[in-house]
Amino acid sequence: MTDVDKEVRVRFAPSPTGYFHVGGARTALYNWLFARQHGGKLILRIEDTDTERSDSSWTEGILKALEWLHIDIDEGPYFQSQRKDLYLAAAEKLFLSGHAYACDCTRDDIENRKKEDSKPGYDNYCRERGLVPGEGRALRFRVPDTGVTIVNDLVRGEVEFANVSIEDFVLVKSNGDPLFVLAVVVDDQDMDITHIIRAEEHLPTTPKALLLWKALSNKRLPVFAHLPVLVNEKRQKLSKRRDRVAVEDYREMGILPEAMFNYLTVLGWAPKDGSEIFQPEKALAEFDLGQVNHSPAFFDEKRLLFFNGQYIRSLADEDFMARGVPYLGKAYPGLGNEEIMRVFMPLASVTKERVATLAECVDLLSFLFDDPFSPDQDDYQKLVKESDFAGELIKDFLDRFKKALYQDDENSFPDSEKGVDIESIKAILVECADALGIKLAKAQAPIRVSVLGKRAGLPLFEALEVLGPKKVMARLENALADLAKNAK
RNA sequence: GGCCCCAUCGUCUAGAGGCCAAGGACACCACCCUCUCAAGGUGGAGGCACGGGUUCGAAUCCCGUUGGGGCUGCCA
Repeated sequence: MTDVDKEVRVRFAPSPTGYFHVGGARTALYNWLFARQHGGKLILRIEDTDTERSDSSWTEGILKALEWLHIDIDEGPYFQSQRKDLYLAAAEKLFLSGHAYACDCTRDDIENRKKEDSKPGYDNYCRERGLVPGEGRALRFRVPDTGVTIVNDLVRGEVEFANVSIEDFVLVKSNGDPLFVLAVVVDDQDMDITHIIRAEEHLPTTPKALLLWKALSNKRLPVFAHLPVLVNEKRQKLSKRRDRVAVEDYREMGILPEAMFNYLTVLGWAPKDGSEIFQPEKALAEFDLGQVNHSPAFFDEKRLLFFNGQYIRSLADEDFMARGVPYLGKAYPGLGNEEIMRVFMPLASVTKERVATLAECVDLLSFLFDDPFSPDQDDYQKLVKESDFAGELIKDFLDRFKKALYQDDENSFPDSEKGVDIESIKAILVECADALGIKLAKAQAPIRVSVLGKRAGLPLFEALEVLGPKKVMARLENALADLAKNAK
Protein backbone atom coordinates (compact mmCIF):
# COMPACT_ATOMS: atom_id res chain seq x y z
CA MET A 1 0.00 0.00 0.00
CA THR A 2 1.32 3.41 -0.89
CA ASP A 3 1.07 6.46 1.30
CA VAL A 4 -1.46 7.94 -1.05
CA ASP A 5 -3.94 5.26 -0.19
CA LYS A 6 -3.70 5.95 3.49
CA GLU A 7 -6.90 6.31 5.43
CA VAL A 8 -7.80 9.88 6.23
CA ARG A 9 -7.28 10.58 9.90
CA VAL A 10 -8.00 14.01 11.32
CA ARG A 11 -8.04 15.27 14.85
CA PHE A 12 -9.79 17.93 16.83
CA ALA A 13 -7.46 19.05 19.57
CA PRO A 14 -8.93 21.61 21.93
CA SER A 15 -7.29 22.72 25.12
CA PRO A 16 -9.60 22.63 28.13
CA THR A 17 -8.72 26.05 29.48
CA GLY A 18 -12.12 27.69 29.37
CA TYR A 19 -15.61 27.22 28.14
CA PHE A 20 -16.05 25.84 24.65
CA HIS A 21 -16.77 28.60 22.17
CA VAL A 22 -18.27 28.60 18.73
CA GLY A 23 -14.89 28.98 17.03
CA GLY A 24 -13.78 25.66 18.41
CA ALA A 25 -17.10 24.16 17.46
CA ARG A 26 -16.62 25.23 13.87
CA THR A 27 -13.14 23.76 13.76
CA ALA A 28 -14.53 20.51 15.10
CA LEU A 29 -17.33 20.63 12.57
CA TYR A 30 -15.03 21.13 9.60
CA ASN A 31 -12.86 18.28 10.81
CA TRP A 32 -15.91 16.12 11.14
CA LEU A 33 -17.15 16.99 7.66
CA PHE A 34 -13.77 16.21 6.17
CA ALA A 35 -13.47 12.91 7.99
CA ARG A 36 -16.97 11.77 7.06
CA GLN A 37 -16.53 12.83 3.45
CA HIS A 38 -13.44 10.72 3.08
CA GLY A 39 -14.61 7.77 5.09
CA GLY A 40 -11.87 8.64 7.55
CA LYS A 41 -11.57 8.87 11.28
CA LEU A 42 -12.05 11.82 13.61
CA ILE A 43 -9.88 11.69 16.69
CA LEU A 44 -10.46 13.83 19.75
CA ARG A 45 -7.38 14.84 21.64
CA ILE A 46 -7.48 16.98 24.74
CA GLU A 47 -4.40 19.18 24.86
CA ASP A 48 -4.00 19.61 28.56
CA THR A 49 -0.25 19.86 28.85
CA ASP A 50 -0.71 23.23 30.53
CA THR A 51 -1.52 21.87 33.95
CA GLU A 52 -1.92 25.36 35.35
CA ARG A 53 -4.91 26.27 33.25
CA SER A 54 -6.46 22.98 32.25
CA ASP A 55 -9.48 21.65 34.06
CA SER A 56 -11.50 18.50 33.56
CA SER A 57 -14.77 20.40 33.88
CA TRP A 58 -13.92 22.20 30.65
CA THR A 59 -13.26 18.87 29.01
CA GLU A 60 -16.68 17.76 30.11
CA GLY A 61 -18.18 20.82 28.45
CA ILE A 62 -16.39 20.12 25.18
CA LEU A 63 -17.64 16.54 25.14
CA LYS A 64 -21.21 17.57 25.81
CA ALA A 65 -21.17 20.31 23.20
CA LEU A 66 -19.85 17.97 20.52
CA GLU A 67 -22.51 15.44 21.35
CA TRP A 68 -25.18 18.13 21.24
CA LEU A 69 -24.04 19.14 17.76
CA HIS A 70 -23.99 15.51 16.65
CA ILE A 71 -20.31 15.66 15.93
CA ASP A 72 -19.43 12.09 16.74
CA ILE A 73 -15.85 11.12 17.31
CA ASP A 74 -14.26 7.83 16.30
CA GLU A 75 -11.32 7.73 18.66
CA GLY A 76 -10.49 9.30 21.94
CA PRO A 77 -10.57 11.44 23.82
CA TYR A 78 -6.86 11.05 24.33
CA PHE A 79 -5.32 13.19 27.02
CA GLN A 80 -1.90 14.64 26.49
CA SER A 81 -1.44 14.83 30.23
CA GLN A 82 -1.38 11.02 30.21
CA ARG A 83 1.16 10.72 27.43
CA LYS A 84 4.02 12.64 28.95
CA ASP A 85 6.44 9.72 28.73
CA LEU A 86 6.02 9.62 24.99
CA TYR A 87 6.96 13.26 24.62
CA LEU A 88 9.91 12.96 26.93
CA ALA A 89 11.16 9.95 25.00
CA ALA A 90 10.93 11.96 21.81
CA ALA A 91 12.78 14.80 23.50
CA GLU A 92 15.60 12.50 24.46
CA LYS A 93 15.76 11.17 20.96
CA LEU A 94 16.04 14.70 19.62
CA PHE A 95 18.82 15.52 22.05
CA LEU A 96 20.72 12.39 21.17
CA SER A 97 20.41 13.04 17.47
CA GLY A 98 21.63 16.59 17.92
CA HIS A 99 18.38 18.24 16.92
CA ALA A 100 17.91 19.67 20.37
CA TYR A 101 20.12 21.07 23.10
CA ALA A 102 19.84 21.93 26.74
CA CYS A 103 19.55 25.54 27.79
CA ASP A 104 19.84 27.09 31.22
CA CYS A 105 19.07 30.66 30.23
CA THR A 106 16.49 32.37 32.36
CA ARG A 107 13.98 34.75 30.99
CA ASP A 108 15.95 37.62 32.43
CA ASP A 109 19.20 36.44 30.85
CA ILE A 110 17.56 36.49 27.47
CA GLU A 111 15.96 39.86 28.09
CA ASN A 112 19.23 41.42 29.13
CA ARG A 113 21.16 40.19 26.16
CA LYS A 114 18.35 41.27 23.89
CA LYS A 115 18.94 44.89 24.87
CA GLU A 116 22.41 44.74 23.39
CA ASP A 117 21.45 42.68 20.43
CA SER A 118 18.05 44.24 19.70
CA LYS A 119 16.95 41.16 17.78
CA PRO A 120 13.75 39.59 19.06
CA GLY A 121 13.49 36.06 20.34
CA TYR A 122 16.10 33.71 21.71
CA ASP A 123 19.70 34.39 20.72
CA ASN A 124 20.91 30.77 20.57
CA TYR A 125 23.21 31.44 23.48
CA CYS A 126 23.32 27.81 24.60
CA ARG A 127 23.38 26.24 21.21
CA GLU A 128 27.03 25.19 21.26
CA ARG A 129 27.62 25.09 24.98
CA GLY A 130 27.14 21.35 25.09
CA LEU A 131 24.99 21.38 28.22
CA VAL A 132 23.54 18.10 29.40
CA PRO A 133 19.77 18.01 29.95
CA GLY A 134 18.79 18.07 33.57
CA GLU A 135 17.17 19.81 36.44
CA GLY A 136 16.50 23.46 35.72
CA ARG A 137 17.43 23.15 32.07
CA ALA A 138 15.06 23.52 29.19
CA LEU A 139 15.44 21.69 25.92
CA ARG A 140 15.48 23.76 22.75
CA PHE A 141 15.17 22.76 19.14
CA ARG A 142 18.04 23.63 16.87
CA VAL A 143 16.44 25.47 13.98
CA PRO A 144 18.47 25.56 10.74
CA ASP A 145 20.03 28.94 10.01
CA THR A 146 19.37 28.71 6.33
CA GLY A 147 16.70 27.53 3.96
CA VAL A 148 12.95 27.82 4.03
CA THR A 149 10.15 25.73 5.40
CA ILE A 150 7.07 25.50 3.26
CA VAL A 151 3.65 24.82 4.68
CA ASN A 152 1.35 23.10 2.24
CA ASP A 153 -2.09 24.41 3.07
CA LEU A 154 -5.36 23.27 1.54
CA VAL A 155 -6.96 26.63 2.23
CA ARG A 156 -4.09 29.00 1.51
CA GLY A 157 -1.77 27.19 -0.83
CA GLU A 158 1.95 27.22 -0.06
CA VAL A 159 3.10 29.48 2.74
CA GLU A 160 6.83 30.02 2.98
CA PHE A 161 8.83 30.76 6.12
CA ALA A 162 12.52 31.60 6.16
CA ASN A 163 14.17 29.41 8.77
CA VAL A 164 16.21 32.36 10.06
CA SER A 165 12.99 33.96 11.18
CA ILE A 166 12.28 31.03 13.49
CA GLU A 167 13.96 31.00 16.86
CA ASP A 168 15.29 27.98 18.69
CA PHE A 169 12.05 27.18 20.45
CA VAL A 170 11.60 25.32 23.69
CA LEU A 171 10.48 21.69 23.58
CA VAL A 172 10.66 20.82 27.25
CA LYS A 173 10.33 23.26 30.10
CA SER A 174 13.07 23.56 32.70
CA ASN A 175 10.70 21.87 35.14
CA GLY A 176 10.62 18.83 32.89
CA ASP A 177 7.17 19.33 31.36
CA PRO A 178 6.88 18.95 27.59
CA LEU A 179 5.46 21.85 25.63
CA PHE A 180 2.60 21.69 23.18
CA VAL A 181 4.72 21.98 20.01
CA LEU A 182 6.48 18.79 20.91
CA ALA A 183 3.38 17.03 22.21
CA VAL A 184 1.37 17.89 19.14
CA VAL A 185 3.92 16.58 16.68
CA VAL A 186 4.59 13.43 18.66
CA ASP A 187 0.87 12.75 18.88
CA ASP A 188 0.13 13.54 15.27
CA GLN A 189 2.80 11.09 14.22
CA ASP A 190 1.79 8.50 16.76
CA MET A 191 -1.87 8.79 15.82
CA ASP A 192 -1.15 8.72 12.09
CA ILE A 193 -2.83 12.03 11.45
CA THR A 194 -2.99 12.78 7.75
CA HIS A 195 -4.71 16.16 7.73
CA ILE A 196 -4.40 18.90 10.27
CA ILE A 197 -7.42 21.17 10.13
CA ARG A 198 -7.27 23.96 12.68
CA ALA A 199 -7.62 27.68 13.17
CA GLU A 200 -5.36 30.14 11.41
CA GLU A 201 -3.78 31.28 14.64
CA HIS A 202 -1.69 28.13 14.47
CA LEU A 203 -0.17 28.96 11.13
CA PRO A 204 2.93 30.71 12.56
CA THR A 205 3.86 27.65 14.61
CA THR A 206 3.41 25.28 11.71
CA PRO A 207 6.95 25.59 10.32
CA LYS A 208 8.22 24.63 13.76
CA ALA A 209 6.00 21.58 13.73
CA LEU A 210 7.24 20.66 10.28
CA LEU A 211 10.89 20.96 11.30
CA LEU A 212 10.20 18.84 14.34
CA TRP A 213 8.25 16.32 12.34
CA LYS A 214 11.17 15.75 9.99
CA ALA A 215 13.65 15.55 12.85
CA LEU A 216 11.54 12.94 14.59
CA SER A 217 10.81 10.57 11.74
CA ASN A 218 10.55 10.20 8.01
CA LYS A 219 6.80 9.74 8.08
CA ARG A 220 4.94 11.47 5.32
CA LEU A 221 4.14 15.08 6.19
CA PRO A 222 0.56 15.89 7.06
CA VAL A 223 -1.50 18.20 4.90
CA PHE A 224 -2.59 21.38 6.62
CA ALA A 225 -5.72 23.46 6.37
CA HIS A 226 -5.77 26.66 8.35
CA LEU A 227 -9.27 28.00 8.77
CA PRO A 228 -9.91 31.72 9.10
CA VAL A 229 -10.52 32.72 12.68
CA LEU A 230 -13.92 33.77 13.96
CA VAL A 231 -13.96 37.34 15.19
CA ASN A 232 -16.12 39.57 17.35
CA GLU A 233 -17.77 42.81 16.27
CA LYS A 234 -14.46 44.56 16.80
CA ARG A 235 -12.81 42.13 14.42
CA GLN A 236 -10.71 40.50 17.07
CA LYS A 237 -10.27 36.78 17.38
CA LEU A 238 -12.96 35.33 19.60
CA SER A 239 -11.58 34.93 23.05
CA LYS A 240 -12.87 32.76 25.84
CA ARG A 241 -12.27 35.50 28.31
CA ARG A 242 -13.55 38.50 26.39
CA ASP A 243 -16.40 37.26 24.25
CA ARG A 244 -19.51 35.58 25.55
CA VAL A 245 -19.95 32.99 22.82
CA ALA A 246 -20.06 29.70 24.65
CA VAL A 247 -21.79 26.89 22.82
CA GLU A 248 -23.43 26.04 26.12
CA ASP A 249 -24.98 29.51 26.33
CA TYR A 250 -26.58 29.15 22.94
CA ARG A 251 -27.94 25.81 23.92
CA GLU A 252 -29.45 27.34 27.03
CA MET A 253 -31.10 30.15 25.15
CA GLY A 254 -32.79 27.62 22.94
CA ILE A 255 -30.74 27.49 19.80
CA LEU A 256 -31.44 24.21 18.02
CA PRO A 257 -28.30 22.12 17.47
CA GLU A 258 -29.19 21.65 13.81
CA ALA A 259 -29.44 25.42 13.38
CA MET A 260 -26.07 25.95 15.03
CA PHE A 261 -24.59 23.21 12.89
CA ASN A 262 -25.95 24.76 9.74
CA TYR A 263 -24.89 28.27 10.64
CA LEU A 264 -21.37 27.19 11.55
CA THR A 265 -21.12 25.30 8.29
CA VAL A 266 -21.79 28.39 6.21
CA LEU A 267 -19.53 30.65 8.27
CA GLY A 268 -16.62 30.57 5.89
CA TRP A 269 -17.94 28.23 3.28
CA ALA A 270 -20.87 28.22 0.86
CA PRO A 271 -22.23 25.53 -1.43
CA LYS A 272 -22.06 26.15 -5.16
CA ASP A 273 -25.75 26.88 -5.59
CA GLY A 274 -25.63 29.60 -2.96
CA SER A 275 -28.17 27.97 -0.67
CA GLU A 276 -27.72 28.61 3.02
CA ILE A 277 -30.24 26.58 4.93
CA PHE A 278 -29.70 22.93 4.24
CA GLN A 279 -29.37 19.49 5.75
CA PRO A 280 -26.00 18.08 6.83
CA GLU A 281 -26.18 15.69 3.88
CA LYS A 282 -25.65 18.57 1.52
CA ALA A 283 -22.58 19.77 3.37
CA LEU A 284 -21.30 16.22 3.42
CA ALA A 285 -21.75 15.98 -0.32
CA GLU A 286 -20.35 19.35 -1.29
CA PHE A 287 -18.05 20.64 1.43
CA ASP A 288 -14.58 21.44 0.14
CA LEU A 289 -11.70 22.81 2.17
CA GLY A 290 -10.29 24.35 -0.97
CA GLN A 291 -13.39 26.53 -1.18
CA VAL A 292 -13.16 27.81 2.35
CA ASN A 293 -12.86 31.57 2.62
CA HIS A 294 -9.55 33.12 3.55
CA SER A 295 -10.70 36.04 5.61
CA PRO A 296 -11.89 36.18 9.21
CA ALA A 297 -15.63 35.87 9.72
CA PHE A 298 -17.77 37.67 12.23
CA PHE A 299 -19.98 35.43 14.31
CA ASP A 300 -23.26 37.20 13.73
CA GLU A 301 -25.78 36.30 16.38
CA LYS A 302 -28.61 37.98 14.47
CA ARG A 303 -28.01 35.68 11.59
CA LEU A 304 -27.85 32.67 13.87
CA LEU A 305 -31.22 33.71 15.27
CA PHE A 306 -32.63 33.85 11.76
CA PHE A 307 -31.35 30.35 11.04
CA ASN A 308 -32.80 29.15 14.31
CA GLY A 309 -36.19 30.67 13.53
CA GLN A 310 -36.23 28.89 10.21
CA TYR A 311 -35.42 25.59 11.87
CA ILE A 312 -37.99 26.09 14.59
CA ARG A 313 -40.71 26.80 12.06
CA SER A 314 -39.82 23.68 10.11
CA LEU A 315 -40.36 21.53 13.19
CA ALA A 316 -43.58 19.53 13.52
CA ASP A 317 -45.77 20.98 16.27
CA GLU A 318 -45.21 17.99 18.54
CA ASP A 319 -41.46 18.17 18.12
CA PHE A 320 -41.45 21.88 18.73
CA MET A 321 -43.45 21.46 21.86
CA ALA A 322 -41.27 18.65 23.13
CA ARG A 323 -38.21 20.84 22.73
CA GLY A 324 -39.86 23.86 24.31
CA VAL A 325 -41.30 22.13 27.37
CA PRO A 326 -37.98 21.94 29.27
CA TYR A 327 -37.64 25.70 29.03
CA LEU A 328 -41.07 26.20 30.51
CA GLY A 329 -40.41 23.56 33.10
CA LYS A 330 -37.33 25.44 34.16
CA ALA A 331 -39.20 28.73 34.36
CA TYR A 332 -42.09 27.16 36.29
CA PRO A 333 -40.58 24.47 38.51
CA GLY A 334 -43.91 23.78 40.15
CA LEU A 335 -45.53 22.56 36.96
CA GLY A 336 -45.48 19.07 35.57
CA ASN A 337 -44.77 18.36 31.93
CA GLU A 338 -48.25 16.97 31.40
CA GLU A 339 -49.79 20.16 32.69
CA ILE A 340 -47.60 22.27 30.43
CA MET A 341 -48.22 20.20 27.35
CA ARG A 342 -51.98 20.28 27.74
CA VAL A 343 -52.04 24.01 27.04
CA PHE A 344 -48.86 24.20 24.98
CA MET A 345 -50.01 21.78 22.32
CA PRO A 346 -53.04 23.72 21.06
CA LEU A 347 -50.86 26.83 20.87
CA ALA A 348 -47.75 25.20 19.43
CA SER A 349 -48.27 26.21 15.85
CA VAL A 350 -48.99 29.87 16.61
CA THR A 351 -46.10 29.99 19.06
CA LYS A 352 -43.46 28.53 16.83
CA GLU A 353 -43.82 31.18 14.20
CA ARG A 354 -43.27 33.88 16.78
CA VAL A 355 -40.06 32.74 18.41
CA ALA A 356 -36.46 32.78 17.32
CA THR A 357 -35.30 30.69 20.26
CA LEU A 358 -36.92 28.06 22.45
CA ALA A 359 -36.42 30.20 25.54
CA GLU A 360 -38.75 32.77 24.04
CA CYS A 361 -41.61 30.32 24.46
CA VAL A 362 -41.59 31.22 28.13
CA ASP A 363 -42.28 34.84 27.39
CA LEU A 364 -45.02 34.09 24.93
CA LEU A 365 -46.81 31.53 27.08
CA SER A 366 -46.29 33.04 30.51
CA PHE A 367 -49.92 34.25 30.61
CA LEU A 368 -50.95 30.61 30.94
CA PHE A 369 -48.77 29.91 33.94
CA ASP A 370 -48.16 33.12 35.84
CA ASP A 371 -49.79 32.90 39.23
CA PRO A 372 -50.44 35.48 40.46
CA PHE A 373 -50.92 37.18 37.16
CA SER A 374 -50.18 40.84 36.54
CA PRO A 375 -50.00 42.66 33.22
CA ASP A 376 -46.99 44.61 32.03
CA GLN A 377 -47.20 47.98 33.75
CA ASP A 378 -46.32 50.16 30.77
CA ASP A 379 -48.68 48.40 28.41
CA TYR A 380 -51.45 48.37 30.99
CA GLN A 381 -51.04 52.05 31.71
CA LYS A 382 -51.06 53.06 28.09
CA LEU A 383 -53.63 50.73 26.59
CA VAL A 384 -56.03 50.22 29.46
CA LYS A 385 -55.82 52.99 32.01
CA GLU A 386 -55.25 55.83 29.60
CA SER A 387 -57.68 54.48 27.02
CA ASP A 388 -60.96 56.35 26.75
CA PHE A 389 -62.89 53.26 25.76
CA ALA A 390 -61.23 50.39 27.60
CA GLY A 391 -63.64 50.34 30.53
CA GLU A 392 -66.72 50.33 28.41
CA LEU A 393 -65.27 47.79 26.01
CA ILE A 394 -64.10 45.36 28.66
CA LYS A 395 -67.47 45.49 30.39
CA ASP A 396 -69.34 44.90 27.16
CA PHE A 397 -67.01 42.09 26.19
CA LEU A 398 -67.30 40.46 29.57
CA ASP A 399 -71.10 40.59 29.45
CA ARG A 400 -71.29 39.06 26.03
CA PHE A 401 -68.62 36.52 26.92
CA LYS A 402 -70.60 35.37 29.94
CA LYS A 403 -73.76 35.18 27.93
CA ALA A 404 -72.09 32.97 25.35
CA LEU A 405 -70.66 30.85 28.06
CA TYR A 406 -73.82 30.37 30.09
CA GLN A 407 -75.91 30.05 26.96
CA ASP A 408 -79.19 31.30 28.38
CA ASP A 409 -78.81 29.42 31.59
CA GLU A 410 -77.12 31.55 34.17
CA ASN A 411 -76.90 28.66 36.55
CA SER A 412 -75.32 26.20 34.22
CA PHE A 413 -71.86 27.59 34.77
CA PRO A 414 -70.03 26.40 37.77
CA ASP A 415 -66.50 25.90 36.50
CA SER A 416 -67.06 24.28 33.20
CA GLU A 417 -63.84 23.89 31.24
CA LYS A 418 -65.76 23.73 28.05
CA GLY A 419 -65.28 27.39 27.39
CA VAL A 420 -66.03 29.52 24.38
CA ASP A 421 -64.58 28.65 21.00
CA ILE A 422 -62.32 30.87 18.90
CA GLU A 423 -64.94 31.89 16.37
CA SER A 424 -67.44 32.86 19.03
CA ILE A 425 -64.88 34.92 20.93
CA LYS A 426 -63.99 36.73 17.76
CA ALA A 427 -67.63 37.37 16.95
CA ILE A 428 -68.13 38.82 20.39
CA LEU A 429 -65.26 41.22 20.07
CA VAL A 430 -66.43 42.25 16.62
CA GLU A 431 -69.80 43.12 18.09
CA CYS A 432 -68.13 45.13 20.85
CA ALA A 433 -66.01 47.00 18.36
CA ASP A 434 -68.99 47.75 16.18
CA ALA A 435 -70.93 49.04 19.14
CA LEU A 436 -68.13 51.46 19.90
CA GLY A 437 -67.52 52.27 16.26
CA ILE A 438 -63.85 51.27 16.39
CA LYS A 439 -61.76 48.80 14.50
CA LEU A 440 -61.12 45.31 15.74
CA ALA A 441 -57.39 45.99 15.90
CA LYS A 442 -58.03 48.80 18.32
CA ALA A 443 -60.61 46.95 20.32
CA GLN A 444 -58.46 43.92 20.99
CA ALA A 445 -55.74 45.90 22.75
CA PRO A 446 -57.36 46.40 26.19
CA ILE A 447 -58.54 42.80 26.29
CA ARG A 448 -55.15 41.54 25.24
CA VAL A 449 -53.25 43.53 27.82
CA SER A 450 -55.71 42.73 30.60
CA VAL A 451 -55.78 39.01 29.97
CA LEU A 452 -52.52 38.13 28.23
CA GLY A 453 -50.48 40.81 29.95
CA LYS A 454 -48.73 42.39 27.00
CA ARG A 455 -49.51 44.48 23.93
CA ALA A 456 -47.88 41.92 21.62
CA GLY A 457 -48.14 38.19 21.64
CA LEU A 458 -50.08 35.20 20.43
CA PRO A 459 -53.30 35.62 18.46
CA LEU A 460 -55.84 36.79 21.01
CA PHE A 461 -58.73 34.43 20.36
CA GLU A 462 -56.63 31.27 20.32
CA ALA A 463 -54.98 32.39 23.52
CA LEU A 464 -58.28 33.16 25.27
CA GLU A 465 -59.75 29.84 24.31
CA VAL A 466 -56.84 27.89 25.70
CA LEU A 467 -56.60 30.00 28.83
CA GLY A 468 -60.17 29.06 29.68
CA PRO A 469 -63.18 31.09 30.76
CA LYS A 470 -62.44 31.18 34.47
CA LYS A 471 -59.17 33.02 34.14
CA VAL A 472 -60.38 35.15 31.26
CA MET A 473 -63.30 36.43 33.31
CA ALA A 474 -61.32 36.83 36.48
CA ARG A 475 -58.68 38.93 34.74
CA LEU A 476 -61.25 41.07 33.00
CA GLU A 477 -63.07 41.63 36.24
CA ASN A 478 -59.82 42.60 37.90
CA ALA A 479 -59.21 45.16 35.21
CA LEU A 480 -62.71 46.50 35.59
CA ALA A 481 -62.40 46.78 39.34
CA ASP A 482 -59.09 48.51 38.96
CA LEU A 483 -60.53 51.00 36.51
CA ALA A 484 -63.49 51.70 38.75
CA LYS A 485 -61.21 52.26 41.71
CA ASN A 486 -59.15 54.66 39.68
CA ALA A 487 -62.11 56.57 38.38
CA LYS A 488 -62.89 57.84 41.87
C1' G B 1 9.31 46.31 15.93
C1' G B 2 9.81 41.21 13.31
C1' C B 3 7.36 37.06 10.75
C1' C B 4 2.81 35.45 8.58
C1' C B 5 -2.32 35.82 6.90
C1' C B 6 -6.31 38.66 4.91
C1' A B 7 -9.15 42.64 2.01
C1' U B 8 -16.68 42.28 -2.61
C1' C B 9 -22.93 45.98 0.57
C1' G B 10 -23.04 47.27 8.13
C1' U B 11 -22.68 41.45 8.37
C1' C B 12 -22.15 36.32 5.92
C1' U B 13 -21.14 35.44 1.05
C1' A B 14 -21.49 34.40 -4.98
C1' G B 15 -17.68 35.69 -8.24
C1' A B 16 -11.44 31.09 -10.78
C1' G B 17 -10.09 37.73 -16.96
C1' G B 18 -15.29 39.00 -20.95
C1' C B 19 -21.90 35.91 -18.91
C1' C B 20 -20.96 41.79 -13.47
C1' A B 21 -23.73 49.09 -15.32
C1' A B 22 -21.37 42.91 -9.24
C1' G B 23 -25.94 38.19 -7.65
C1' G B 24 -28.06 36.02 -2.94
C1' A B 25 -28.92 35.99 2.44
C1' C B 26 -29.09 38.51 7.54
C1' A B 27 -29.98 43.22 9.49
C1' C B 28 -32.43 47.98 8.09
C1' C B 29 -36.56 50.91 5.56
C1' A B 30 -41.39 51.01 2.89
C1' C B 31 -45.69 48.63 1.24
C1' C B 32 -49.03 44.24 1.11
C1' C B 33 -51.37 40.54 4.22
C1' U B 34 -53.46 41.07 9.19
C1' C B 35 -57.19 40.98 15.89
C1' U B 36 -51.54 42.66 18.30
C1' C B 37 -46.81 40.80 17.42
C1' A B 38 -44.71 37.67 14.29
C1' A B 39 -44.36 34.68 9.96
C1' G B 40 -44.95 35.30 4.73
C1' G B 41 -44.94 38.34 0.10
C1' U B 42 -43.25 42.63 -2.86
C1' G B 43 -39.99 46.64 -3.36
C1' G B 44 -35.82 49.91 -1.64
C1' A B 45 -31.24 51.75 0.17
C1' G B 46 -26.29 49.75 0.55
C1' G B 47 -20.19 47.10 -1.72
C1' C B 48 -15.39 45.32 -5.44
C1' A B 49 -10.02 49.85 0.22
C1' C B 50 -6.46 52.96 -2.76
C1' G B 51 -2.58 53.54 -6.55
C1' G B 52 0.12 51.54 -10.30
C1' G B 53 0.82 47.82 -13.84
C1' U B 54 -0.34 43.14 -17.26
C1' U B 55 -4.37 42.65 -20.98
C1' C B 56 -8.29 44.25 -26.56
C1' G B 57 -10.77 43.63 -21.69
C1' A B 58 -9.76 43.02 -14.33
C1' A B 59 -13.84 42.45 -8.60
C1' U B 60 -10.95 38.48 -10.69
C1' C B 61 -3.61 38.25 -12.41
C1' C B 62 1.14 41.06 -10.60
C1' C B 63 3.47 45.01 -7.59
C1' G B 64 3.06 48.76 -4.04
C1' U B 65 0.27 51.56 -0.39
C1' U B 66 -3.32 51.63 3.27
C1' G B 67 -6.27 49.09 6.58
C1' G B 68 -7.48 44.82 9.59
C1' G B 69 -6.00 40.33 11.93
C1' G B 70 -2.80 36.40 13.89
C1' C B 71 1.82 34.92 16.01
C1' U B 72 6.05 36.79 18.36
C1' G B 73 5.34 32.64 26.16
C1' C B 74 9.64 27.66 29.54
C1' C B 75 0.39 29.15 27.00
C1' A B 76 -2.49 26.16 23.50
